[in-house]
Amino acid sequence: MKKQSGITITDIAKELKISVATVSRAFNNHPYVKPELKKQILEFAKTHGYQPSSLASGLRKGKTKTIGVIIPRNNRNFFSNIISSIEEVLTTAGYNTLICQSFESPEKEDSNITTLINSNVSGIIISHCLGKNSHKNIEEAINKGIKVIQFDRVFNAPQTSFVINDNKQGAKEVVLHLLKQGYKRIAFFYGSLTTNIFKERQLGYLEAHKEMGIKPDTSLFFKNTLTREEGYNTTKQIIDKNIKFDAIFSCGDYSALGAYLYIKERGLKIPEDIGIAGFADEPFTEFTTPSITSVNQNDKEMGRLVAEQLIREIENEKSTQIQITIPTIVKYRESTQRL
Amino acid sequence: MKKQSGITITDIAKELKISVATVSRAFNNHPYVKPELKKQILEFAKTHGYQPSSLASGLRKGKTKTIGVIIPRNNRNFFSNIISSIEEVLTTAGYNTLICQSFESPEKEDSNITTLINSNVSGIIISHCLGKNSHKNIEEAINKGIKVIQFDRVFNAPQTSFVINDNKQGAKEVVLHLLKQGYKRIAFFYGSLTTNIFKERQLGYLEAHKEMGIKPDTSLFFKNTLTREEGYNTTKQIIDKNIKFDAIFSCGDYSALGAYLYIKERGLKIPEDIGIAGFADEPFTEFTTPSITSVNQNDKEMGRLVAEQLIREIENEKSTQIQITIPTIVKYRESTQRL
DNA sequence: CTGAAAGCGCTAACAC
DNA sequence: GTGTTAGCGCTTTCAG
Repeated sequence: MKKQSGITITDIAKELKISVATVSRAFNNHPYVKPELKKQILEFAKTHGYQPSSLASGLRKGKTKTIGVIIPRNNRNFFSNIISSIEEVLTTAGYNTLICQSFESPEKEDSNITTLINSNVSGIIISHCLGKNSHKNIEEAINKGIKVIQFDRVFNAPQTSFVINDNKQGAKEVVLHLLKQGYKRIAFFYGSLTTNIFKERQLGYLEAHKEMGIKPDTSLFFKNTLTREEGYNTTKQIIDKNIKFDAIFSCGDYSALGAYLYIKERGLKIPEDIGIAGFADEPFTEFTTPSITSVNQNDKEMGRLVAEQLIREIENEKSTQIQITIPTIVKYRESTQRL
Repeated sequence: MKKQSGITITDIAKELKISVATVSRAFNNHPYVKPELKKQILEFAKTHGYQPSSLASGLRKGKTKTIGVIIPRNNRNFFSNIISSIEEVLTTAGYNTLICQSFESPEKEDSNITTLINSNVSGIIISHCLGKNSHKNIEEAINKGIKVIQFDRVFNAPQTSFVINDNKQGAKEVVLHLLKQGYKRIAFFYGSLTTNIFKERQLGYLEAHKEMGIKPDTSLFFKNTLTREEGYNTTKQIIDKNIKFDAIFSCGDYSALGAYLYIKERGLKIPEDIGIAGFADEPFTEFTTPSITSVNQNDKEMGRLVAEQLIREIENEKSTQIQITIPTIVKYRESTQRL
């Protein structure tokens, strides 16, 4: 099985009776190439359909024009939006986008990183899976000269730039809103406090209570309640157990949806009996009845910023690491308006 | 800026006082390597963190373990699901996934293909943008030995395997259902008949009418009505113009949503006054009030099949090209139930 | 400004 | 079974 690899730099050199070095220089707009010669080379290349081999140049330079992106999963509105804008920015800047999903498995995430290192990517954009606690791999990547940037779910440990949402502020605003609507006992659905986003949202929850002079009841904190199913079941359990609560603030829209479904099924009224607020602003939250209050994370903007910053760090030796926090926007909807 | 490229095959050979060829053979489980030696090499590699350079082997073999995937955009439920399952299958099989979005621009799609060719991908998975009509690039890729497989939006021209939905059947079932519900004048919202999926869905529309002995009115066919905004505006226009119709079958859920929003805004009743059905089974269709009938495309399955078939063709010289049609599943919801 | 030449890390004849 | 060696296509000193 042969591969007609197409015309190469050597072919051009031979044809034009010049050296490969000159041809190479012409393509890399190296300063010292006589303009006419350069023009001639470029023209020849164009008419003959020359395509540079990124493998060869990558091997030679020890660096490629490709970036790896690692996310928990692509079929979540938040992440697919992010990937979409990351890819757009990277392509425009001449980079390829290698995509990897960890499926919330630390082992998969590790092997993804290894794969990316072997592929000689020049940068890695990552949002960690839940339960990740080692960053040996990330450090290895950094040591090999790969620029790493984190977003959304980040660690402080390996020193990298990152882009996150103002989770605390978003959560605080929502919970404040709930409290002002007269809800007094707000259940908090989250993933795990080892992950920054949940920790920060919890802080927002607590701050809102403090600001309103209301003592939060930590027995209303429910861990590992992020999926639709978990939201449904947890809501069922707390109602069945007769635990007193009058609202739910969930760190994810899918579990908020699960709660919504169970509450309706049970014949209770939203927002009158129970208020519901989620996080992520998944498209469906706008169309349920009642529509569900949620926190928009400015996905596209986040993707753009993270990609741009990474490129900056790759192309600019003296660029410094930065931490960007993007404001969240609370979408106030019917599920929390009972006044 | 140096790159500590890590330990290489040569280092191992030197250290173990054997030749690089043997080391290479050991890693590629070439038959003729003495088991003990092989074990020794693998062990050494492991403890010293050897990582093979995919660039080098790719350059040498003229082929890499990466696959390019081109889609219109990633932030559509259908495509993000597909990408998610494609990436899962490819990673498991040891391939990397390079993702490119055409954003419905033929030029971007072309340049994506070129990029993928330059990256020496061994395969391309593609769903074309609207309005694409040349396939010169695809043919070029095929000529260079790159396996190409199409899905969803496909061409017949360059002979490749493809995986599509049974669009005609899905559309036929929905329209049949509408007609049986007593709707008589069904508006048809679509993209362009040069794209297979719309053509096929139109055929389904027509067959359903034929089967019911009802003559379709082609003045109810509205082109380029796929976005939420277009769906909204088109619905407004046909109502304003007093065009008689009592149902809408849209090739996309977003335009169905636009129609839904306008109709509700106008104070008309769904499904009593106007029935609505969409295509794609976007998550929100389940939660609107009334919920919107739509056609599920079995996204994950499609992604899996397309990736598996591509791998088969890459790894198996004698594998033949095939066309797979996946059944669609109509999700009957409230927006079309008026009996 | 241009050319010659030395590899980047790996694979695959070809010898032994 | 194992070693030698010639590149894959490109970049980059080092000489002119």
